[in-house]
Amino acid sequence: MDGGLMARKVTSLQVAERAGVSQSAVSRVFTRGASASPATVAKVKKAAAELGYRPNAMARAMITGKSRMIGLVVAYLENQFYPEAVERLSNALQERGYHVLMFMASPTAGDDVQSVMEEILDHQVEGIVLASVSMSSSLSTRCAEHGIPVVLFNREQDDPRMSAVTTNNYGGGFAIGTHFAELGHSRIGYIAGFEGASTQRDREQGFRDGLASAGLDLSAREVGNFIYADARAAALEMCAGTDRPEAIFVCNDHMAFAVMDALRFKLGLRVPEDISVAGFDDVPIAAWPAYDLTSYRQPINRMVAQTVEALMQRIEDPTRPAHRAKLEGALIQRGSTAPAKG
Amino acid sequence: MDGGLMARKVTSLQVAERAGVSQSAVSRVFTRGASASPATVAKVKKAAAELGYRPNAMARAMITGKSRMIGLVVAYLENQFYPEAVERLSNALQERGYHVLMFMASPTAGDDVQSVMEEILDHQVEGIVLASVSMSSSLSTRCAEHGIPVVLFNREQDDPRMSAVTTNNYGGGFAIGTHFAELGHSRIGYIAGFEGASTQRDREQGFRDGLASAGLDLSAREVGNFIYADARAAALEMCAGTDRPEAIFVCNDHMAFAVMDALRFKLGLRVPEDISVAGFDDVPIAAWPAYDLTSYRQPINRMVAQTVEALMQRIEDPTRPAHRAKLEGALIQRGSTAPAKG
DNA sequence: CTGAAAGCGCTAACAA
DNA sequence: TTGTTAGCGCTTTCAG
Repeated sequence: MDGGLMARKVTSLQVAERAGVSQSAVSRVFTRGASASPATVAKVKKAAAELGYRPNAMARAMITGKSRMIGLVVAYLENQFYPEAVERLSNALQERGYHVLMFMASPTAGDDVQSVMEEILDHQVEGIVLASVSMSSSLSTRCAEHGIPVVLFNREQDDPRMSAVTTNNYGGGFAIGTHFAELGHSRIGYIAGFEGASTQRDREQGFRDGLASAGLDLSAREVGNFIYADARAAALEMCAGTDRPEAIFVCNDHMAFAVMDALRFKLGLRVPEDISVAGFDDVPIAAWPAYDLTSYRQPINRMVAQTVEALMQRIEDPTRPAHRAKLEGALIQRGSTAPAKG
Repeated sequence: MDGGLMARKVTSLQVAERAGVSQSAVSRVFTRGASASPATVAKVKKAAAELGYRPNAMARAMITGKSRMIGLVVAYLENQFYPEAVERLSNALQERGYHVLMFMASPTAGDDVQSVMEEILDHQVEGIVLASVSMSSSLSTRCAEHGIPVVLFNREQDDPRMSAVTTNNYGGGFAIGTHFAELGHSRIGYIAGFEGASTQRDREQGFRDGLASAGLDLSAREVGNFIYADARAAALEMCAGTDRPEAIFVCNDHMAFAVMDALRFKLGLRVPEDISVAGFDDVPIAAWPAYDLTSYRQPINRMVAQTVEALMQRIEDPTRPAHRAKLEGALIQRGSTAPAKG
């Protein structure tokens, strides 16, 4: 029984007429927490099923002021970390009855984020997640005024009103630094991400401090901008000469793959025999035997859970202070790093 | 000047009062194609800027019946082909003034798609894109009744009312088949995707027919379900024994990487010297030197363009017939396939 | 428990 | 060109 009455748009009024009740009775039957007698519920549900009625989420949102939509701005989808995050975030939100309005942003163009955010706000989202994207402080002010909670995912900002969920990037960089020191390497290279990103800055500072704690220093540094091709060029620049490093920390896995590819297939070097490489994120590909990449794992499940939690709390109570979570990750040692040759 | 008047929700009425005009005058200024005198426009824009007013997209949508939202259901985000498609689709839609309401679906659970689609419809989207997901015919009937255009992306269905954009999967499989034949291989293996997927069926049939056209036949077949771990197991099952194939066609690149990893690092085989491997999709990773995978390229830009086109046409004119595009791809020969040893 | 009535913020006739 | 008016489909008082 599909009752295909070919009604273009079935409204609660039509259901009411068919069920012989008032329109508001229909509304009550479909509103959680409203009361109706079993008899009415039965009549209404029957009529609704016959007509194929479903409440119009937009009309409901207008009244209640709750759209049940969360805006998600994302960039760098070619880095496997983000599709994974988007998938889990979307699922977690769906479980809570929220839906995701998604926007792509180019990470380096701040202007872009501005306009995209305005459009999101126009759609009356109840909250916004910015993944791998920063925002101007004037924009964060506007969101605060609108009372719309914003959570930065895998990025930080100085503005303390801004909620942010990150891994301890400094700690992760530090761990890689001491790992290299323990392996006995002394000529060390670093390939940076996009310089404007807090993750890049924190990981580099942690790495430098980790090296320093063992009396070591960086001897080479290039910039890869979180882009495969840039990272490849950076690796060649760093390692094509005679005084190449013994170990390189690459600011994320996505670039580390480019570096390993360049070292192995362009320069004919072996990893880890000739040179050690470590990344950051621990995306699934890092575990594939072709790379078997040592990396610092971001606790993506906990990051997503914290993000959702931060959102829900501030939606319920907008006066709550910003939620700033800095989670611990874990060094995953694999075959791309090895002790210095005796 | 940010005019932070801390108004939680600025409405057109407030703008009207401040500008000394009627509420509908404000509406006209913000409605494309409505007329207002330069003087009114100036007054209204000024007041709006001071108040930080932006039209409520939902209220507008209720009146006009156009939400400017497209629902996107997607699965298999770990296969790089889909994040790439999502990114381009989202961008193309944004350019046309549409926004994307995104949902994750588990590809094997048809039930799941059903409920997710209902939720999407509740939000009054103007169209739906199903990427790597099929739907029951009863569901497609419902969408037809609602007058909501649905486009299948990278998947086909028998129902002719359903728009679908695909690559010529049969042709792609055929091309791989003849490629193997030309290389002189005779013991041939195939690793299938999820058996319920039209892409899997079409690629396999094309491949078999391609082989047949050269007098060849399949000598081994396993199922990888589009999942890395399953594909790995399939490869081991197929190649661990003594009578392994000389060449394997894997139904998509994502699984082909698993197969190459298993052959090289578990079985100690060389690709292509000991065994040739080809995939399908030509995702960016296929071009990375670690894999250098021969593949059949899907014309993703044209697929996205066709999808958007199909959507826009049927939104404008719902009576238009379904749009079924089957695009030609291209065989990309790389280093993972080589001639049979003399 | 139920129906009538009042809007949510906006656009689209319709007069003026 | 403008203001007035009538809703879009729904939830939510408020009487009954």
